[in-house]
Amino acid sequence: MTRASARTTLADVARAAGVDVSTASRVLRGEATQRIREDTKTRILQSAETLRYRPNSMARALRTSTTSTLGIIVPQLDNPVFSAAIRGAESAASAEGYSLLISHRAPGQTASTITNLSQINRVDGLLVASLDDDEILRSDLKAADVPYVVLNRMLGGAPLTVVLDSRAAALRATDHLIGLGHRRIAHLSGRAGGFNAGERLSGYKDALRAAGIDWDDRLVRAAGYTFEGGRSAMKELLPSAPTAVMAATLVSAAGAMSVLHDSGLTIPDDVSVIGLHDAAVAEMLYPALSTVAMPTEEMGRVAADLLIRLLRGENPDNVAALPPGELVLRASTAPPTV
Amino acid sequence: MTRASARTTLADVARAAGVDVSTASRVLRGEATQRIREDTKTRILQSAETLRYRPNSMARALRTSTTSTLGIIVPQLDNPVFSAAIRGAESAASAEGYSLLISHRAPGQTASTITNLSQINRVDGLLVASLDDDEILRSDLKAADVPYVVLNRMLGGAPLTVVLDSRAAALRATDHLIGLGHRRIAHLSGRAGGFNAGERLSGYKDALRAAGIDWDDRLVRAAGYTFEGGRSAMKELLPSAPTAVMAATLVSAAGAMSVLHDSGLTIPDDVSVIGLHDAAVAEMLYPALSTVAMPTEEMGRVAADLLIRLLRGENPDNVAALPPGELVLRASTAPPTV
DNA sequence: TTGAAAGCGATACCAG
DNA sequence: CTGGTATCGCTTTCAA
Repeated sequence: MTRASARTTLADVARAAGVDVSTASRVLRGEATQRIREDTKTRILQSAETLRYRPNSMARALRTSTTSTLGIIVPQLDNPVFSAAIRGAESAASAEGYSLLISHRAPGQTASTITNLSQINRVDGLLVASLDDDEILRSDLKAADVPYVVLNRMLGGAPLTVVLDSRAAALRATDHLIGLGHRRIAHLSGRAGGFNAGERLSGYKDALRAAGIDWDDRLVRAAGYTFEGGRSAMKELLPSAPTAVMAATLVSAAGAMSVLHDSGLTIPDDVSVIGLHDAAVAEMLYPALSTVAMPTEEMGRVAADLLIRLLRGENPDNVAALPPGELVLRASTAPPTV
Repeated sequence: MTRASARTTLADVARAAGVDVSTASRVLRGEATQRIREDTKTRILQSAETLRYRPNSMARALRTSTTSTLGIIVPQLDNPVFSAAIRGAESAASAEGYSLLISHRAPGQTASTITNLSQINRVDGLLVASLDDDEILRSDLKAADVPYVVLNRMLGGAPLTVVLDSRAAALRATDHLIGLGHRRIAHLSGRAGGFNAGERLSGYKDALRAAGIDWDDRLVRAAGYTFEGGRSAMKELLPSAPTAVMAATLVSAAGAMSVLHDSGLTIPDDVSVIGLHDAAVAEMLYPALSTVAMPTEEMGRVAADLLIRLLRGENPDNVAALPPGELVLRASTAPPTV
């Protein structure tokens, strides 16, 4: 009960060209070290062409225990940060002859996903973005025993990591608000305890300190990475009457804006709002959201490059945090109306 | 130069249990047809357990020419429609012991993606969502020679297809507007010539006709699936002074709302807006967008199920278009102010 | 109930 | 420069 249509094999090509499979294998793989007579080479190439030969990747993988594919695991797909990272990783991978397998997994399921990708689908290495706790992620990764690069967060013990400079981004966003004349600037921070959340909070503090603005902890609330989180954080912030809000993410910024609208406040006249990361949704909000762009696609590219060099046996150095992109001014920020 | 740490193989397990590999293979795979003595069975299971044996999927695939993995190709990742479909497909696949490989590709590149997935990564079958032209997609699919199910659009010649009932959804959305008292209802349609665009336009017409409202072609504009498309279509619509807009997608609805805001019109007092598909972004818009929910996750689930049954040699019937979900009322729709 | 052996389709080492 | 041939790890007849 064979379903598969008989595909052309290397043996077919060899037979057609009147050579041994080993010879055919050499030329078809472009073996650099061995020389082969020009005419037999063309003969083989020709037969391969006409027979539409496609190497069986399973056989090759079994023999070489290598698949030329990378896996990327992200916590969610419908998030511009990760989809951009995927784009970047994909382009870097394919430029080096690797293909990329995408997988997404809810928090806590990272372990099984890693196992799946590395054992069932056989990737040579993994790009991992996860929101899980350090401890958990670390042990999951160790158990999988596959080369990997961690994305978008630091992880103690992980040899290779690519992160964005969230601190600099937060500083830049806050600076913009300060430059506009704001002094009561609220901050919607990310997941409490998260790496990026901490960095962004630091950037926010840096900016305040440099401007000589006193720290007021009633102006900072954890909003997580959800619309609802942004909403409830903003509600708590309202009594402190900020004139501007620096949100750690686009989604939490959206939540904040929704609360502001509900309370009859006008953006940016009554309250300015700025978010970190730039993506299509920033333009869809009302008013269009000012942001600090982040090189998320670049992050994916760099991570994939690192991983590939690792797989090639090189010993790549860890890269510095990627600096933020431009300040994208839209309609949501303006000087405070005194 | 072996990099791979020597993994436990079936031979190791067999040796440890004092049996032949063939016997070990039988029990480990739960072979139903052959009987095996209870104690040798447990002995083998035990050794596998302690040696932490994991079958080499490449070897198995090479031998059986089957991978137990499905591939899904979507045109974009950061689109709630497709990420929901992926979620659905993944859950259906894993429930049947299949894993899912995700791939995304820009228009026009579907061919190479199909090739990659089916030849390099060896999926048993493909779930394909594409925005490409019928003709192109058809030939790409034929060339790949792999079982497939088409997602989210009809395709002449494709044996199996799963679509949403866009026509019914558009009807429901338009009906809502009509029920509110609107008579000058504009429609932002999708990609001209696209399957879903046509369906939605029909649904819109159905609703008008049923309500005895005359068709006015100045009230319909193609907006595609982008924010900018929504904007320019809405700009052209403005002179016709609609009191309500039914947008084919969330993004085009957002574009329309942005133009409405720019023109100093109030939503929903001056113009009501409703969109098809419900997703998180609907809530982030201002005012929050009323929508008709669509069973996109279900679409993925159904498609994966169909594909798996196809792979098992069954001859599944094509399913009917999936009916729309609920009308989700938010703040963007209201009776016209006369 | 179990074992022996023949491949699946490629790669790579060793001869010639 | 080219041909043999032994694997890679597993599944699957065919015998015993």
